[in-house]
Amino acid sequence: MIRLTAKDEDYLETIYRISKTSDTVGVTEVAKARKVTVPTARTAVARLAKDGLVRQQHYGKIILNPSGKKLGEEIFAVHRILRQFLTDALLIEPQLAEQEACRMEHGLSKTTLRRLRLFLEAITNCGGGDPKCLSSYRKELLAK
Amino acid sequence: MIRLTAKDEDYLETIYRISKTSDTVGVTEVAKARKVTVPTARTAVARLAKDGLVRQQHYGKIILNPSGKKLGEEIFAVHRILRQFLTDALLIEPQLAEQEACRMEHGLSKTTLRRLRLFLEAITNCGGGDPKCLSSYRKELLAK
DNA sequence: CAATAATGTAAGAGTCGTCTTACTTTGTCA
DNA sequence: TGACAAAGTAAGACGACTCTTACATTATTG
Repeated sequence: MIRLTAKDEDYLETIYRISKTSDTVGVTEVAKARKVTVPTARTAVARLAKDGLVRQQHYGKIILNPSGKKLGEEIFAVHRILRQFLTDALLIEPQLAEQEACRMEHGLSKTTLRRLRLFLEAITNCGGGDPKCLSSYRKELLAK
Repeated sequence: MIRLTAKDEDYLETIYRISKTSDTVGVTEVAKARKVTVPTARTAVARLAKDGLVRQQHYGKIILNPSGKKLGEEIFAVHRILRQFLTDALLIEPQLAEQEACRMEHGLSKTTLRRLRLFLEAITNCGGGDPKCLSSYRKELLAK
């Protein structure tokens, strides 16, 4: 089981996100997205490559290996859950929610994430004026 | 304005917490609490001392300066809010909530923390079966 | 197709945060 | 009160992560 640092998770997530909207991922793009210098992004990519998550030919583009893609996807999913909690439950502005999610997303347990997901579902259903609100969350939780 | 790293925030919080139940704080206690070696804790204390947050005489105990106490208190308060959210809203077991709070507590904005606080109040009031639930949170939010 | 722009790489330095090993000081108690 | 235990310190190492400066390769375009 690969154990990444928080920073490397950030880089992998960034690469994953870029790769979804662009068919090539360059070091420069990563650097810009993470607001670091190009050499810094490069060393990060080198670390990820050492772990087999990405590969890159000399002067070539960054390519996600299957394991890297999978992990990037997972990290991004966590990010989305947190962001959704911030926007939908706390009513935080999208832009701030995006930042804050970055800060909270590392190293959370599967348990907490699963419960956060359930909680969000409960909240969302509640939006239509349904008064059962959180009690439904509690029931679901007890059912697992 | 002092800008601590996440780790140093952890150390300061630890020192603050120990100081609340014990009238002297030693490097060894800090090391044990943070699960690091004694020299590691020592270098962390040295960093905090450099920032004027704590002081320590040679071979002496660690003492929180006023600024350190204030900041430690603030950091701990954030920790408590997150822990409460995890236990009271998500119904996470206390022990896990304690850990997870540690991971989420760094670098959150005042806005997010304030809203989380309000949200918790709304949830708590909702516990008695009051159907207004989250709508009260939304109202309060708009009123600020 | 050659000059230039864009992109990527190398080398070297510095801080943070951790460790190990070894040493010093302080406190205790026989 | 002196030996030993407990606590603290020093020195040196290492990886992560960042920077700057300088160099190499690739793409573009005039």
